[in-house]
Amino acid sequence: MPELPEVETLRRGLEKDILNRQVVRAVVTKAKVLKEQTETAFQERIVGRRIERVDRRGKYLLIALIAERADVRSPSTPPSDIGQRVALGEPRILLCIHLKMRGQLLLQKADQPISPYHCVSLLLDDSMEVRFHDMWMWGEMRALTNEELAKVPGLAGMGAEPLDPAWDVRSLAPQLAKRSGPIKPTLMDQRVVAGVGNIYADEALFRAGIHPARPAASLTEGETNRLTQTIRAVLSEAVEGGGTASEEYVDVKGVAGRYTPWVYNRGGQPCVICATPLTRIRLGGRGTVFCSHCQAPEPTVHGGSCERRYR
DNA sequence: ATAGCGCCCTGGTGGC
DNA sequence: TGCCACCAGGGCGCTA
Repeated sequence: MPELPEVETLRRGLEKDILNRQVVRAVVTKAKVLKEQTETAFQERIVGRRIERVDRRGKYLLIALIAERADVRSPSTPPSDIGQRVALGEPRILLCIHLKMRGQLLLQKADQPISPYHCVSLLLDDSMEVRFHDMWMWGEMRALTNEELAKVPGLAGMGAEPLDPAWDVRSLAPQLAKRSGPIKPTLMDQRVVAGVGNIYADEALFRAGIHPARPAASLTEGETNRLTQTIRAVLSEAVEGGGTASEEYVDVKGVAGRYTPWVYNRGGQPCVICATPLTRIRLGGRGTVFCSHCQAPEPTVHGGSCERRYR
């Protein structure tokens, strides 16, 4: 499940190779990922444009496409509907991509074989293709104007970027104070902090010595401080490692991540700190793994019963 | 306003 | 061996 570190790794991989390239063709094999957008509208909005930037917001990947000057002044074929006319006249179109659970973005040569999970390809002017794959068909890829992008529900109310140097406990603490639900699902709420999903919520809570079922508002000042630090630490380490090692995630070159989780997906295995078998429960409908010894159900002054280090 | 749940979708797995 | 029920899960939208 691509979360912030995985999407950031994809962003860096794309940025290295596709900046200033022109999109010469867009092939859609599974229009479902375009959501409400038609295949034709999608193609008309992106073909002929150049890739200006590759950005990330939370788990969203945003690729800015800029029109050639001539394209802005006079679209070759006058579009029938007003929305389309406005879009073609836009200097900038944002390719808004969310990979959800199983989506993948790959940068491959145009002559490489197509996967059965292929949904969309963007052929670039250097014969490389940006390919969107999704086994579960949950992912989304849309070509939007700036105005439309601002209305995307998930993006509109999204919380702060945890790797932004300005993000600190003063951003997190007020969010937690007004929540009575368990801390784990609260951390995964994209309005509280952007980009944290199941993997890194489990990891950050383990490193902070906080039980995942603790009511968010019950965290002490010290615990919230620790959690702020461990969220940033675990995300940074995972970005450095090119994402989490898992069966479903690879970067744009098809390379697996190298970050190895301490608790995520390790239910029943020994805790890396105290060797207690890790506990697996369901929280907010999600699989959750924690150490019953290191992560006490009550507030703790230090890092739980175990000594731990974080940067 | 917020918490909880069903839904979307498909491959893999365990039970019979 | 074959079939099927069931599970995994991010985020949206509905309900209470």
